[in-house]
Amino acid sequence: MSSADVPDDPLSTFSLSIFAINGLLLHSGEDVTRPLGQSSARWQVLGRAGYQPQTVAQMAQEMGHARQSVQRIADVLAKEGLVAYRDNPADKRARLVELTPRGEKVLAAIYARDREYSRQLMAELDPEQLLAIAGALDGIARILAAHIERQPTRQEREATLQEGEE
Amino acid sequence: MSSADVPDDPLSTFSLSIFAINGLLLHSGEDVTRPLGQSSARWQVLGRAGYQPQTVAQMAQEMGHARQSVQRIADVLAKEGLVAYRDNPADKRARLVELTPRGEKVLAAIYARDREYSRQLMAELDPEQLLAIAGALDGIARILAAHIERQPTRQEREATLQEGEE
DNA sequence: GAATGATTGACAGCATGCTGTCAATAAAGA
DNA sequence: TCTTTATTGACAGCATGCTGTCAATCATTC
Repeated sequence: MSSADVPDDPLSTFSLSIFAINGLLLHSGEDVTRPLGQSSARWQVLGRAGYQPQTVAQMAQEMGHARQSVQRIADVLAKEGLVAYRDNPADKRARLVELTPRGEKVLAAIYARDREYSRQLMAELDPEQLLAIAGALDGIARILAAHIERQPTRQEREATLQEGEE
Repeated sequence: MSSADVPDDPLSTFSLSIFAINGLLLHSGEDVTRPLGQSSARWQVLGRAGYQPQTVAQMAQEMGHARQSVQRIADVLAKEGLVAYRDNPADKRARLVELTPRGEKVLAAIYARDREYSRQLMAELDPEQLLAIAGALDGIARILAAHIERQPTRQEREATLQEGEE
């Protein structure tokens, strides 16, 4: 009944608050996409394809996910006719994922819902505070990352991606 | 190549920083438990059982997860001999999950690793800042939660749990 | 005590992430 | 050119979360 087993040191308190917010943000992403028969994961892939047709491997790198995870989503989206694989003249293996007209419609609908959702939220949130927290979290993230004894994952082995380059 | 498709409004920036930290925290949890053949999910269950033998349903409520998710973990732990189901005189259906001696050893080892990990981290982190962020996040979480048009999930239907009561 | 509703675990199945392995293709170097 | 290495997608399998349905059990009410 009691909560005596809940740790209460600053790091644990911080972690729990992050987990809670993370869950809520994921949930809101689902709220935005679910009514359209989609999900956050599909949204990401649709968004990338909509921004610019690109290969599954490219998407995975930029999203920071395993190639295969993205591949699976993309395959499902293709089967549902929201994206299509187009032959890539530059690489016969790696076809380009592009939106179909239906995919474009769905993505536009998602964006519309997202903007509305965001608008409602921002009516109660302080942009400055959000940015301040994001900045602080970035600093903490760097420290955390440095401490993670990284037995490099497959993904990191595959592509020691240095993002942020033009 | 470019990152023009990455949204840059305050809410998105904030969300991305949360996702990043969340991933790092999960990763560090795995770092703590992996060498012991465990995982964060198992750690949670072991910790609850170690705090006090209780039923799967109780754990799930307190953890905020679905009953079945916890059940699966507990079953695996039982099969591995880290926890055991003990008959519950108060309810013939709901047996109590308790640590076995082996489970106690593993949990103690996890705690030891965690304390060391924490100690190293806190050498570079500011406890006050962590608590300040956690406090701010709690406020944001409340706003977010209020906006989540909750078509109540099964879990919420099952138990409209009001936590925080002694 | 008997009926009714809630809780619990078992079973089955889905979604999203991960990993490893393999063959085909591309790219780089001798 | 030929050989070696890296990349890519396909296939297979695991972990952790979710959901729905069902029978057994408990708790409540009449």
